[in-house]
Amino acid sequence: MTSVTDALIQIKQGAHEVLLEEELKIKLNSGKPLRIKAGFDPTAPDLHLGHTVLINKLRQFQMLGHTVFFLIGDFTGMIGDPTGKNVTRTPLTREQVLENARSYQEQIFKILDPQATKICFNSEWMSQVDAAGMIQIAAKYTVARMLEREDFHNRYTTGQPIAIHEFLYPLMQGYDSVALKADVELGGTDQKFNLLVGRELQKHYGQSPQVILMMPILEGLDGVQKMSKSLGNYIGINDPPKEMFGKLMSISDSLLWRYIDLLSFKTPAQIQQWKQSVNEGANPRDIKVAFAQEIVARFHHQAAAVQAYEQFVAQFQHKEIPDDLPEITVTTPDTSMPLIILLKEAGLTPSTSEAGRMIQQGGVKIDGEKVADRHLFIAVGTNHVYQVGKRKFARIQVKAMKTMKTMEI
RNA sequence: GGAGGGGUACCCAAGCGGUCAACGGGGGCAGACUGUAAAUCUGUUGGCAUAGCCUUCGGAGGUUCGAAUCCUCCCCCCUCCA
Repeated sequence: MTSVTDALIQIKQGAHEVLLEEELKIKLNSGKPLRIKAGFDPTAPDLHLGHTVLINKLRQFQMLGHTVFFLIGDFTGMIGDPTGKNVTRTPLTREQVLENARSYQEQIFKILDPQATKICFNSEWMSQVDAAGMIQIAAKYTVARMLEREDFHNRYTTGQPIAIHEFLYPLMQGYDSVALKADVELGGTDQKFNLLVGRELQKHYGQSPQVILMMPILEGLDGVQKMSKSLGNYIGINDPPKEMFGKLMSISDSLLWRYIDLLSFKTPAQIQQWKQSVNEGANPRDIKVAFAQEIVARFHHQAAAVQAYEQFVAQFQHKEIPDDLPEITVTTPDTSMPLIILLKEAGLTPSTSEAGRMIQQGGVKIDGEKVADRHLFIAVGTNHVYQVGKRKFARIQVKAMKTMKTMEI
């Protein structure tokens, strides 16, 4: 049995802020398993490393004997956490919600213990609240306090629109804590306001307010904006090993340390030693390799991590053509076809215009030979390896299309 | 309800009758250099079987040989007043 002091140290490890630590200590001292809440968007989940910062922390609570309430915000999803995109989302159907929940489970149980995880949906209680109930909840908070929220404040002061219903989001999220009788709620640092509303509402409903624990927000591959699927700067936990490894290898040195601090399971001492070695002249790339392998092994397996590394060395350091390239067949009614069409048909470029640009810029190779002629034609019956940019490859075969004419003959 | 300001490509932002597929910056992509790092330099950044053509400037009409630019109606946002 871990002592309360040890548990506290573990919980605080990597956390950005705990409010209030004293209350957490009291809750831990009670000896009862705590109800740990974390909310997630109901849209089709494609969990990425950014989410795992939080999920890893949930896992830690489980290992300390507490119960995780994995809340899917299918009701609040109609609003969407306010960001200025003033739209009311159409509610997902029951089937969609269940389907997404299944997908969540499949992904989170790579980290969480199913036995200590309760998956719930806030439509369960929110759909019971009628207009009168909503008025009652809304009466417990003021506009002035709402405008303290950074996002609202910024928009209000810079003349951007704020729709009334956006105010309801923090209230509903707070009410979720009431419904779940949450002892602790986890969220990113950007969730601070919403998390605090939960405390206020719980007090109004005669509950002991939840402790809030904020985890840092992981930046995406660009190193600036937070990791998100819509920004395309993410590493998905379902990414294939090779892709996961490659993305990790492409991050900048400064971002590498951030990723290591937030994602590695190495001990603080080991991480410190890595930093030390780089200061003494080690190539950060080698640390990156070790770290990338740790992550790939976590979501796949050790052998995949090793293989991903080997393929990486072959493809990018020895500039070899990868051996797992997709085989594609394209057809043409003529005896040959323009390269730009071929590249588009094969999906190596999104459009013929883009294909033309790539050729012009020396980004297209056939069997390793750079193409200079934008108007190059490829003959029927040929089979070559085409490359666009550094990482798009395909073996493409050109075949004749059976036309009506040839059929007649 | 009244008065004024505004809506341009991924974002910011010029343009205010033809030379505008639309200046400039950011971001993205590609090339060089590298460690698929950073920094730097160069090119590029609507589509099309591509020396040409087609569709873009909130939406719909109209004026004109010609409209992102002028007119009409509509939609949306902001500010002030009520």
